Amino acid sequence: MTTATGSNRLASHGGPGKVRLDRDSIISTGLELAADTGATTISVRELGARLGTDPTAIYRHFRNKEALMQALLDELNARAVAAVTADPGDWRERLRQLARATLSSFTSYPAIAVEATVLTTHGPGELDAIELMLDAFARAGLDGDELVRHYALMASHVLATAAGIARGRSGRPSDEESSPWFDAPILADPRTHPRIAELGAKMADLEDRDLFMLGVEAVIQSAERAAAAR
Amino acid sequence: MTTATGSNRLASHGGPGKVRLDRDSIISTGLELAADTGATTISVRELGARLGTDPTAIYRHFRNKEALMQALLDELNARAVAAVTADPGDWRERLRQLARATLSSFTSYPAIAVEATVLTTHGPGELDAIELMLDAFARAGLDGDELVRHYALMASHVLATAAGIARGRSGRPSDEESSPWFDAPILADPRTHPRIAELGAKMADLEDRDLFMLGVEAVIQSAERAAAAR
DNA sequence: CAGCGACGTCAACAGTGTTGACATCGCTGT
DNA sequence: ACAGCGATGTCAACACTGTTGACGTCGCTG
Repeated sequence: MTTATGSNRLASHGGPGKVRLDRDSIISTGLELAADTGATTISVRELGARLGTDPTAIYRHFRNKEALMQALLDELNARAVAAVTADPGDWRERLRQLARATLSSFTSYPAIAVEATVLTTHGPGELDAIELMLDAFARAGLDGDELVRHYALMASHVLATAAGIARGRSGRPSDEESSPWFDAPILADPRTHPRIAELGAKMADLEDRDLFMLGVEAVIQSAERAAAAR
Repeated sequence: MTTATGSNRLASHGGPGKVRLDRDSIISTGLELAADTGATTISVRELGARLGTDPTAIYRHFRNKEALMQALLDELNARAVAAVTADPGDWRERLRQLARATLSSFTSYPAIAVEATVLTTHGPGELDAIELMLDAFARAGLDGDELVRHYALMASHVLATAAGIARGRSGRPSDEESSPWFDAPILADPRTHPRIAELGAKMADLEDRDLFMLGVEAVIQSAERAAAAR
């Protein structure tokens, strides 16, 4: 929930006055910082400066930086779930929307996305995202182990790949829709690496976003086939 | 501790004297350090201590730490490729072997695996791995864009997922064959999250290694179907 | 109004990667 | 063989990082 930081008295920036913090204002300012800098990491000191307080004040509200990053990541999860608008019956489109929204969030907030390699945020946003995916595969006609496996495959791919894309793009402007999968054209000696020599040009044309969605489609199709085979 | 002034140029084995470094000895000691500590990061100072030299001596052989980690990661790639023994015609088994070897390397050297989110090491090991995968999908009957897409999907999944698994397991002993996908049993209110409440137990049974290989099989099957559809 | 807990502030610690000055080693050309 | 010179190890230092403990102040509660 991004309830605009309304709980701070002393709205006018009148010199080094003490500012009252709470978890929500730290989270929203943290998101802001991650989006503006576009860097792959944010520091506690940077965040403190932007909050207008001593950096260590953050430790009154979060046990350590890891807990803070988990809260930020969970907020991103919650927003991605909220961006899913398709009818619950259209399970394919719901999964696509969730994936797209996650990738969009992650590329907008690279410093938070890189934390996603640790899967569990133990927050409500993650819980909602899991529920959405489980429900989608259940409506696809799966259940039991097959259902859980497909969910895990989808979650793993979306989080890990989106995090990788976000990190790779950390430097560039975020308005780009997609980026090349390889940062540089790849070329090799045709003698030792004939396939690369032949296909290197095509590989340079690959766009990370297309590849990401291709993986999503692969899991969806796998679910369709598993459901049909019963 | 070597004293500042000279006279300690003992050539005897490994004693605390000036040691002559080269890229290969740094790499092999770096691998050793990453495997022994089992931590998610290794520091330049730690590596220097284990080499018996001043930590900054490493910078005479690598531009910065990123270049060093790239070299270490490329060595892991090379070893994974070397572990593939199946007949070139059996493209499915070759891909499985490469995936298994990569996961094994990554879990043995967590500190190096976490660097794999940046795909390109620009080294010979990576080149060999790419060539192997391209060749496998070509033998599956694919070519052109379809071939490149399947290669990219496989590479993306193997690297990103294996890196995630390695990070998640960083603390525990490395002799375990597999670990649970979730670090803690997941439970939720059946009112708001009925699917999770129903399937949470099954999710706890998921093993990361099985999930990893499941993704590999999904890409293989996708390639089979694409090849058959022509 | 007293008390007491929550909270912001400050200084400090133990780390990290990296750089520049310095000295020494070992190979080169003459 | 010797002067030279580049490659390389050493050391001190810088700019960062996350985190902790002591201190004082604010604001709510009894």
